[in-house]
Amino acid sequence: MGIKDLLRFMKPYVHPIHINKYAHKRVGIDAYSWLHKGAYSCSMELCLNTEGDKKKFQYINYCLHRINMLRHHNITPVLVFDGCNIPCKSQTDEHRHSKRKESRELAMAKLKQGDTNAAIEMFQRAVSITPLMAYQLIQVLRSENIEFVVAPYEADAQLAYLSSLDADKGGIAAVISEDSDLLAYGCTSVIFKMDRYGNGEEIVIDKVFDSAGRLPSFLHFNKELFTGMCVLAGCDFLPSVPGIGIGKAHALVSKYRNLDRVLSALKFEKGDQMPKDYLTSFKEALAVFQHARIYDADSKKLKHLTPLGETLVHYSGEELDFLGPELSSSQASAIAEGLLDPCTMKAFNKLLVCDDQLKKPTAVNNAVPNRILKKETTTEGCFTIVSSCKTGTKKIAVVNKTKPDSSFELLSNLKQLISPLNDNSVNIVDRTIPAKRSSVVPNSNPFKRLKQTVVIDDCASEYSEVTEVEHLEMTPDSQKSVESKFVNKTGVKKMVTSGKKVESKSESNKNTILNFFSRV
DNA sequence: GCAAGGTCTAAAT
DNA sequence: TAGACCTTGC
Repeated sequence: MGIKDLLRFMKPYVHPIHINKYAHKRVGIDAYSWLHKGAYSCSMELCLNTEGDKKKFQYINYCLHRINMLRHHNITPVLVFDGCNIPCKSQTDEHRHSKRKESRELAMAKLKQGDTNAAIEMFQRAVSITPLMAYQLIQVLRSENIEFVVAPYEADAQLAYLSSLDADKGGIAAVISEDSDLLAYGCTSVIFKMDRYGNGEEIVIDKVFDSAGRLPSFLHFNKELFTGMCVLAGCDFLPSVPGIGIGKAHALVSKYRNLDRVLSALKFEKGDQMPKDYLTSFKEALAVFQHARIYDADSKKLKHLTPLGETLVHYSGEELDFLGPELSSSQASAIAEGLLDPCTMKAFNKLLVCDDQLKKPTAVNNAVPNRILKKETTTEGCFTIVSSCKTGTKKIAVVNKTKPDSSFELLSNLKQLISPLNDNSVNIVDRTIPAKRSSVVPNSNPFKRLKQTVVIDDCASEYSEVTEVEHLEMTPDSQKSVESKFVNKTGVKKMVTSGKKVESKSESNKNTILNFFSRV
């Protein structure tokens, strides 16, 4: 929802731009806003969660398309994902959750009646973005070497923090989002409504404060007063006092130029209409926008968006929980790196390396006795999980092409992740391969044809007849193409797609991305 | 003039 | 779902 009517109110300060304005710069992206848009086209498949339905991964294609468009314009995208919900937003979250539940029930009823169109419309309202969906995108980002961070709490706060840093310290020059909250958090440049070609509308907050003679005037505003105005107008953390909208909020802040004086005047004017705990709630909401807990990649710890002021600095740890409860350094890094689900605090791989798929052999299992459960490739290396349906054992191979040290890091991460499965049936093998076998390192231009070949032979061949060769290609259609050839010991090549042998050596980009996941 | 509430529409393919 | 736009009422 963001700040009520803020974008409409700020219309005179909104300028159409093209994203190439940020060429050679780093730009942050509110990943959930893209996931939401991408989920629109596959909302029914996501809600029904049909086993083996490739269409439910369509949202990943949407995000990749946009990422590749940015890279085409020489922009470095940094995707920022939402983490756990913060306590003071729970009312908004509950409201959204119940609305979605309602829509989902309606959609199911329409589906039963055979009214598919009405059902799809309802599913579009019912779809919610889950941490698992975010994780599935994160896997693709890793394989594409695209920067991302999962915020401990609100992605908006994390984006505002990155906005405040210099580029050489991981900072970003602008944020792409649909949420006006970004302005309240103090982001300097926010691009709204960016389309698939890179056209969007931008607000640069410094220009807002500097521009004389334009209405509404923000000449005597600073970041704190602006954020105060946003909270007064009504935000996700606190509804406005009856009769106060963005216009009145702006007028009050312009007149008093001090938030304490604004609140006193408001109390005098509204009397009993003002909720009893409004002053406390206002200060908490303001504090969230100013000092929310964010992840600092440099120290690998949680930090406040801006240092706590005189009042808050004396609060105890628990009293500051409304800014997002404190997390240990290891928890914060594991969340930020996309290894832990920020809501459940459980490792994501439990959801992916799922034994259910082994117990019920699929067409893939029938066609290829030893199914590759999970495969992740980066420019530096990859790992593969190979499972034997015959013996029920699993083997993980870590293959490294450029930095031998990082395979050990990857191995230790994997060991940590699969600890619940870490019994005799799981084998982890380091397969660092010589540099001469490494492939061409992809560059950031998605329109240039790239070729990266990784050979994972010994691990897979011990387990079955198959050896996998993977080619990763970027095409003008801005999608990553994953082509898997299974080569048996006699050298006969077969293409395997979702358990069916196909003759074609290449697939459409859409299918190949989905194929990547159908094998997970 | 402004807040508040209602309706309409785009979001993706 | 959320923003844009319109109408109504204070």
